[in-house]
Parts: sequence; structure tokens; C-alpha cells
Amino acid sequence: MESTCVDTSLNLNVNASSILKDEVLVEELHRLSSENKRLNETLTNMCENYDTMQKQLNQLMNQNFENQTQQSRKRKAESESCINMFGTVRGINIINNNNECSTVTDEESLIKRPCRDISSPKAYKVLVKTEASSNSLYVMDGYQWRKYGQKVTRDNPSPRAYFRCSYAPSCPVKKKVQKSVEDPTILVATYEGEHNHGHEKAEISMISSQSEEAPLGSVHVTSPQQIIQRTCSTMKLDNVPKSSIQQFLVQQMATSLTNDPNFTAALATAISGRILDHTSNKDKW
DNA sequence: CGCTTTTGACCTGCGC
DNA sequence: GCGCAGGTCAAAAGCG
Repeated sequence: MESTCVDTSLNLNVNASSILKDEVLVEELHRLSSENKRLNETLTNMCENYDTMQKQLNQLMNQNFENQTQQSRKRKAESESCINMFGTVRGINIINNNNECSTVTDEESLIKRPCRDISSPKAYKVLVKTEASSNSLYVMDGYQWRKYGQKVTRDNPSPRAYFRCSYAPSCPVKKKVQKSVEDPTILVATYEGEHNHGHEKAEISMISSQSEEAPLGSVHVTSPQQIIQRTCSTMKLDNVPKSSIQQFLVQQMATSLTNDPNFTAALATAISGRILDHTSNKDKW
């Protein structure tokens, strides 16, 4: 009879404990959901702001471009083929849907040389920020490239590397990579043509391995600006649905946060603190 | 051994 | 037609 009483009390204790745990988990779930919702809203605002700024910048770039072309007939003649330019600020990106010939913020070289080298309407440029000490001309963008040439060009002391897509022999895509004249830490990758095959790796991996010196997982993104910057450096924003960008940004932020030992430590402390609080509260009961 | 990278030579287009 | 500059080829070297 006594053993029955002991058994009953034990069972009750276990049930109370599991109910408390469930409550803690449910509460944590609600808290995380609301936090996730708040982050999503913040992200949406950031994307909207980015869109607005991008449009304003494009307008300014176009205005500047038109002003410069009016100053010189020769310059105008050379630059007539460089219409529909999508510019952007240094360190972020430059994406073009149509023919263009500029490197980022390098308006002089834009004017000086006609853009005969980019004949494909599918050509676009992508900027990739690298380490200052990096001499690598390799831009990891998820595709496999085979280098077939390197050339030193007149308007840029750093060599230009030529790549072909090696994933599919019939793939017509070519890529040119050269350091920016103004900022040698920025690689300007010019893509021509479209891949006639699927993507080999997830987009998410693109940013995590942008240079040889930064292997997978060693990326240290320290601010939202850098996350945005790295993201923008590798995505064709003009052609990607906004929802995809948001999803990609969320993934990037999550990856960056989970890779940050300070964040994970703080998260563990916070969660264990909450659990301890509940435990101590339970003891009081 | 097979694939990739390097690099000098060659080809092509454009301006004069 | 010539020269220049960008783009491509292909043999040699490197690497796993």
C-alpha cells in the first residue's frame, strides 16, 4: 500500500515537470515566432529602402552620365552605345541588363572607351569584395569555371582573367574577372550569356566562399550592411523576385548569426537563463 | 593520368 | 593598310 502511494506521487511529479517543460517550450516558441516576425518586418523595410536608394542612385548616375556626354562630342559619340546603365555605389554592386562598359564609379574609363567588348544583351557585372591582401581573381559564384586566358589591359594595371563554364561543355557563358581600378579589394566579374544547365550549388554557398583565402564557413560577417553587401555582390537583383531576395537575406542573416560564437553563446545563456528562471519559479511553487 | 592553370602566340575588330 | 588592344588558343607545367 505504501509503495502505491509512492508510485502515485512520483507520477504526479513527472507530469507536472513535463507540463512545465511544455509551457517553457511553447513560450519560447511564441517568443521566437514574434521575434522572427519582427525581423521579417525589419528586413522588408530594409529591402524597400534599398530599392528606393537604388532607384535614386540610378537616376543620379544617369543624370551625371548625360551631363558628361554633353560636354564632349567625341565622348558623346563613344558613349552612345553605353545606354541603360544600372550603376551603384562602390563596394555594393553594379548590375546591367543591357550593354554597358563601366567599372564601378569609374566614370572616366566609362567615357574613354567604347564598350565593344560586351555585345551580348545578357551581359552584366557583379562586384565582389575581397580581402585587401588577396591577389586572387577567382569569384566563387556557385558555378564551376575553367580559366582559359589572362591579359593585362591598358586601362587597368591588374590582369584580367577569362573564364568559361566547365560544368557543361556546351555552356556558352563566359566570365571576365578583373580588379577594380579604384579599389583593388573589389573584383569586377563580367558575365556574358546564360547557363544552359542547372545551378550546381545553392546560392547560399556563394557568399561563404568568395575567395580562396576565405574557405567555407570562415566568413566573418559583422554587420547587416556587410550581409547586404555580400548578398548584393552575388545576386542579379534586377532579375530576382523580391521574395527570393528576402528569403536569401534571411538565410544569410541566420547563417551569419549562427556562425558567430558570441551570438550562439549569448543565445545559450539567454535560453538557459530562462529555463533556470522557470525552474526556480517552479521551486517556489 | 587526367584535369586545371599558366602564358606566350595568334586572331580579330576598330580607329586612324 | 597599319597599329593597337582585347579576346582566344594551345602547348607546357602543375597538381591531386
